[in-house]
Amino acid sequence: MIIINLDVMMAKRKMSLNELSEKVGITIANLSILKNNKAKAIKFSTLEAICKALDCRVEDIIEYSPEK
Amino acid sequence: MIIINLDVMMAKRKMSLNELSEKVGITIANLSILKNNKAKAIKFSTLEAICKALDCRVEDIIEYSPEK
DNA sequence: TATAAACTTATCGAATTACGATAAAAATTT
DNA sequence: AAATTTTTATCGTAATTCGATAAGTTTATA
Repeated sequence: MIIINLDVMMAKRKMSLNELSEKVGITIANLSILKNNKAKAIKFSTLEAICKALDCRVEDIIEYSPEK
Repeated sequence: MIIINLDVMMAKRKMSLNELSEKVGITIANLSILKNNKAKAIKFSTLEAICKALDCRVEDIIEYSPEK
């Protein structure tokens, strides 16, 4: 199972969904969907924008959990 | 820039594109596109299948390079 | 060197999905 | 209680994956 976890980095950067959505350039609604593992895919442009906004690596955000 | 790098893990597992495509469940052609950074997005189901087939983590395959 | 195998690139169409815009509901914070 | 933040939902459009297929290119091998 692929798990999206934005919470940790958002907390670390003290960034709200609103602020992140502005930096990333997608709506709060869609970012929320992604954040809550409701998305089924991601554009690399979006992934890049998130990594940039949160100043983090891909693995800080996306994890593969073999058990699930 | 988001960079896909399947080569290292494929070499480690001694796995050809043909074999990987069978395990992942997508055509060689489309896997080749992904492998050569021609894809613009990825389904989490595909990412999961690749991680499973190569027995590796997301970061072994996808990297965010801030410089580029 | 010739042949085979592996890989890349291209095209078409169908299905899926992201994503915007928007609104309303729910949860959280103040 | 009120304000703020987040979640959920719907609709429509644009973008993208992916299969199927074929042809070209590169690499390995006999």
